[in-house]
Amino acid sequence: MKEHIEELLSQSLHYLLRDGIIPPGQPPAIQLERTKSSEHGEFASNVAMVLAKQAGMPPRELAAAIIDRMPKSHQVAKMEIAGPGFINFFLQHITLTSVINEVLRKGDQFGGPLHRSGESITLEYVSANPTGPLHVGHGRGAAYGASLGNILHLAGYRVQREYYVNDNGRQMDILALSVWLRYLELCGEEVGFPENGYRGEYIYDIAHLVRGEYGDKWRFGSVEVADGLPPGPGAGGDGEIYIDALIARARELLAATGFAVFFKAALNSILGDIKEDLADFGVVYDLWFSEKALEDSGAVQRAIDRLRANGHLYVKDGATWFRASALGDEKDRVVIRENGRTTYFASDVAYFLSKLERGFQRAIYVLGADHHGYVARLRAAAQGFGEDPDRLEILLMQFAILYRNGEKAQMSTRSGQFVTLRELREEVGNDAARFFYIMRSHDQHLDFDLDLAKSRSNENPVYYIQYAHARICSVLRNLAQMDTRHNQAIGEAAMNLLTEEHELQLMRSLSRFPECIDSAARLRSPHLLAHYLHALATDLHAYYNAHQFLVDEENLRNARLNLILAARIVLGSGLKLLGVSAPEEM
RNA sequence: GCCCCGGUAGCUCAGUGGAUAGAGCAUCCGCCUCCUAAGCGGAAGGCCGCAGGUUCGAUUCCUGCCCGGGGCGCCA
Repeated sequence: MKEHIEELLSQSLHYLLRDGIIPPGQPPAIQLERTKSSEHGEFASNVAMVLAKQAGMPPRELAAAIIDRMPKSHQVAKMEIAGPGFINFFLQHITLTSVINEVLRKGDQFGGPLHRSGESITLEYVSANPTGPLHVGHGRGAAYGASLGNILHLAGYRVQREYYVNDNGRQMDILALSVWLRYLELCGEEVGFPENGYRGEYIYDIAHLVRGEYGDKWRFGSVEVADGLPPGPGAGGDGEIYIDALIARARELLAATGFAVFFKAALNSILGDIKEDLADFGVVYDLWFSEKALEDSGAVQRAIDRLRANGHLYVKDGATWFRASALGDEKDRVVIRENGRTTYFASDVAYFLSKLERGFQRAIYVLGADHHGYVARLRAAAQGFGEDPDRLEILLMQFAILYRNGEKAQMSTRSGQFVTLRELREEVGNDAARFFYIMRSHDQHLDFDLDLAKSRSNENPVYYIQYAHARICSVLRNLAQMDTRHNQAIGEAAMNLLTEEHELQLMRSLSRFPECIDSAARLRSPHLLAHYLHALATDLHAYYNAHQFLVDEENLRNARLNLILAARIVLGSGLKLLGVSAPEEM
């Protein structure tokens, strides 16, 4: 509908140009927007005001000239010049009602592509290190990424959802070490546990599993383990050096095979837990991308070679550096350490390259706000590869703060005492969690009110929307109790009977859905959909209260049923996009 | 020191160049013999942080300042 009017405007401007009323040059992009109030019609354009200066005539006069040259359309009822020079478009009633048939015909495909872009996108979200269970911070990225993926898909993009599994590197070594130390503890050895190890309870669980399978096979005496180690932080030493020495000791005593046992037990257990957690949360992926596999495939080396070939690398102090500072980053970055190992950054860069090589036009990253340092260095890497850095898009999620009884329910990862995503889901339910997480713009701090999310009352926006859906289902159940059935064809033929203001309002809202999807996709803003659904539910509730749907008159009844059925479809598919259930009764 | 995000109703937030700045909660007043009152209708509530600039027009864009929140200082 919107495109149709844009086309009319564009035609008219073309004629104005031909008639010499506006000077040649490039015409401005046509701005057509929804009106805020129906007294201004459905759509309004500001072109007359924008072009008034160039045309050398007052905006209202130019508006008249534009309307004068507008091709006739059977969809537009009338046009008006209003205010300082707006052109308001009023639609024919039949144009308004046509959205109902369209929704009924398309079902959950309604809302689909406004513009056929077909851009292929790889969307990465969560990608938490498999060193522990997901916490509530990851939950926001999960809900956001999953919803955005759904919306992009409906909006006509080709989307692949990816999780980058950091199954390589020092943090994983520390994890494996932590499991082994807990295992020794279970065997009865008294070994100290480093402060910077992973201290969560789940480490014991994994240690139990290993012991169940191998018994005391990997047991070593505490003296043997601690012999000759540098001083720990308790003895005035450096914690990092100490834990690295412990890892080296573990590798030495366990040998590659033994170390791998603990490493794999930890990885499988934790990654399995993460996958299950996300799946239960309705968060899905097309690809779990292993960093280890990336390195084993030689992709990291290839990425480094490419940067070298493009002249962006140099060697200093035995390490190989990427000259990121020349490409907009604040400083240069190490890609190969002095010890010959490649850095996390090198892997990240290789992973980005892999996304491009796999044919994606754009790579979207959903990261926590604490990763904002990544933006400049990854963009630098993109340029280092000779690629357009705009193909890389990093969306930073601001933090979510939980509130309980009006006070911060704070979490601290350090102590191992944190609120996990699973705990949150169990407390407030998946529906409320998904909705509350995406209710706010991603670049906005989120105050997550646990009490509100849990409340089964009108204060809870999730129930408000779900209730609208359930009410429609309830009407249909009542209809089933009656002698009559819904007849869609009769309803379609009687669309002219839907003249109540509440009905017009509901139709207007339904026809906005594709525009909402389009904006939410382009602006990467699922929260727009949440707000839209709330507004749609408001229209439905108001209509419900003002009018009876199951009236005796057959034509009107079926027309109204068509309308609320269309509303049910949009409410249902909108909720589904957000990962929220659409119950039939509440 | 540098970087990111924000400042809009009492509270939590929408609103990325337009007309009278919106919603939820909280407050006040009404509405169930009627398809679910988890609902609806109404009232009240605002120097859109401050100061400049761009524009026919600025809450929106630019600059500076003030006030919050977070991050970084060769570790990802």
